[in-house]
Amino acid sequence: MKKVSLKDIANKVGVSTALVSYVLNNQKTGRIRKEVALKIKETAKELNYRTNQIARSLKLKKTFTIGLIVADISNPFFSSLARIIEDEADKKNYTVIFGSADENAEKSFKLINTLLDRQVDGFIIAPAENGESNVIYLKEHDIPFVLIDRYFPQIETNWVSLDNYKAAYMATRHLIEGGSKRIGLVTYNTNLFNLQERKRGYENAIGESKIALDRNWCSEVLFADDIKLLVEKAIDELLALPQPVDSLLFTSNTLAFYGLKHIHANGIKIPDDLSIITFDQMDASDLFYAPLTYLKQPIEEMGQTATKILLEKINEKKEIVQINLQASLIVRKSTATVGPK
Amino acid sequence: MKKVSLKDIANKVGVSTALVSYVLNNQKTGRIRKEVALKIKETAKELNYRTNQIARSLKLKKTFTIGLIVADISNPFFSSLARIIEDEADKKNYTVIFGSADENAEKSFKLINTLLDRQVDGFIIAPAENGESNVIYLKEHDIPFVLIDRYFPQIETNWVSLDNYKAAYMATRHLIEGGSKRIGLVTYNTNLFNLQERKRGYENAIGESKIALDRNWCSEVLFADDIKLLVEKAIDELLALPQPVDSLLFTSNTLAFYGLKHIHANGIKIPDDLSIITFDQMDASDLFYAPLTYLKQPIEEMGQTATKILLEKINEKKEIVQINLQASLIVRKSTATVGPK
DNA sequence: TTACTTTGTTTAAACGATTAAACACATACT
DNA sequence: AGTATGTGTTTAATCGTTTAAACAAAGTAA
Repeated sequence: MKKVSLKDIANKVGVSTALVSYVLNNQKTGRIRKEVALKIKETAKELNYRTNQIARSLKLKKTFTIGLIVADISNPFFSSLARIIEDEADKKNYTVIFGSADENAEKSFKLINTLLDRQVDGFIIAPAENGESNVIYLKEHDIPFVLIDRYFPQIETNWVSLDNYKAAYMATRHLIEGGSKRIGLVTYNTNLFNLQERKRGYENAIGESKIALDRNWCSEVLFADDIKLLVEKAIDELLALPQPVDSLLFTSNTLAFYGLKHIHANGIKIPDDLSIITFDQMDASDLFYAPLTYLKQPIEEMGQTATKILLEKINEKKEIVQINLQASLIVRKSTATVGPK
Repeated sequence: MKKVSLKDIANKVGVSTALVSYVLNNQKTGRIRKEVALKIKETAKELNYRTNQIARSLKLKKTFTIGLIVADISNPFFSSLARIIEDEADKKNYTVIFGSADENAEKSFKLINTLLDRQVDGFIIAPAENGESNVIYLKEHDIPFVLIDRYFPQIETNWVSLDNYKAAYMATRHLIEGGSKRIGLVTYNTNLFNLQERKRGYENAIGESKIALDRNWCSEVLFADDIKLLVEKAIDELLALPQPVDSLLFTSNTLAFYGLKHIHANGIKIPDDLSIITFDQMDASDLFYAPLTYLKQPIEEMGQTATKILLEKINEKKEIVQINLQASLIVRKSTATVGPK
């Protein structure tokens, strides 16, 4: 079945393609004879005409397409984000092309170029560690984009992220107020700013309290393939301290996942032996015997805001927009709520 | 920074755009003077030329883009699939555009049309319930596509799915061999063929055994918003039978998720009080106190195969391909392995 | 010398849409 | 009558590639 073009309609009705285009795009409405317009619309429907967006894009130099680059589309956090972004884009008649960058700045750069070849109008990107050059490249080439979830504080650009400092601060305060005396942190050894901020929030909350921060409480594991083992080792060490920690803050759901598994395997009771707070909800945590207290990210708002901002950028708005959304602390059963231990 | 076109290179080198095109596409290699070719390549690099795929697509009537339509990109099963498909497509220089159809055949149809406007070369689709018309539409219009995960047995078309019958049969046999006498099934009330097959596998495995199938053991919950409550009700009923079930087979990870939560909340011991098998691994299940026995789908193979088949279709191969992959039963701790109860 | 090949390059149409500008009439105004 | 204004439609260029066909110059063969 051959594809129907403007020309086919024009021929059938006996007018020029220009007129057909005007009618179907509702332009020059005042000038066009009503009967002709009607006839054109009818014929378009009859022939099941659908505009060729490729041709349209070429002429308009705009594809109504946005590129989404995340670390890993199969990570629930990013796939939820993808879903929300797709929904929001669809509402504005934009389409989403995506790629997974594997937390790898080089792969991310390759993807950016692939999508640029396809003339995407702009990007939403969750940059990888050391992805500064990617961001600078986009900036230099004046390509509209918004960073999401992560950003580089030294680069002036648009982003929508979480107030990670405050989130971690809030969580740590909650532990302190619940009576914790020795609070462990399990985080990644990375220079990703959002994780640095989480660490800073944790440290400052302790610093402002009566507790003296012990450097041994902060355990940083490498981004690596054997992450499971590294997390287990980290937890073993935290619990083998002369004065073992009595609570733990995990800065990511993956870390928490392996951590909890290990904690559980060792018969440690939550929150009696150990209080727990995690970043991001894990589906798992509901299944776990003690529903976890966690920091909830406003994923929906994040995705929608980023999409909205990007579309504004694409439409020539120039000011830089930087938005830190607030996490909410959802208190459940993994943190003691009263008294010292 | 303006975009560089073939013409810019042609002007700079002092040749025609045709020659530039031939050189950059490695065509007519025998005919072109080596120095000129080199000069063109150098200039292209120097100007940081990147081909405009939109223009190329228009001319070639091929976009090297595939449309992926799944029920919900934020469901881990589908996002893993998306990830694998994107990887595989990228290897072949294809790009993936996606949409989430919300298990809704109408939304799916709308998405198909949006992506067709964008001239995708073909589709990979996990069709929604009652999505037959979508499939027929694609067939009638000779648009290359492959169904994934689900298909409609009465429609002759390409698909890559799971041998759901055998998977459920295998799981049920395992329960029987482990000594289960009253095996419950928690599934959706749907006419989706893959779930029908799972039910059939369950029924036949029991039919072939010494156990007399009790219709009350099969609990079908509606696809609905309050699925959590429906699952809880279903489980309560199965356990409140005069002769309560001693094992449960869940036909989806979502059902299992809510089911297990409820089972756990009620202090039921697995596998002592109840044996459990689920379809699809849940991250959660590792966290759960008894690692679950489950049916593992070969997601990677499924995604790669579907992509490969689609690309063959796009390249004019006409035979219909239908592939049922085999699940593997991963036996862990949620099923008793010996003796009657 | 004439005719044919080979080599290297350009010309020009095409893909399917958009849109400024031109055109042809009809009507209105002085 | 002559000019301006309005109405309805077409013309033709353009977006950035690709590619068959044409072309020009040089080499080869008779």
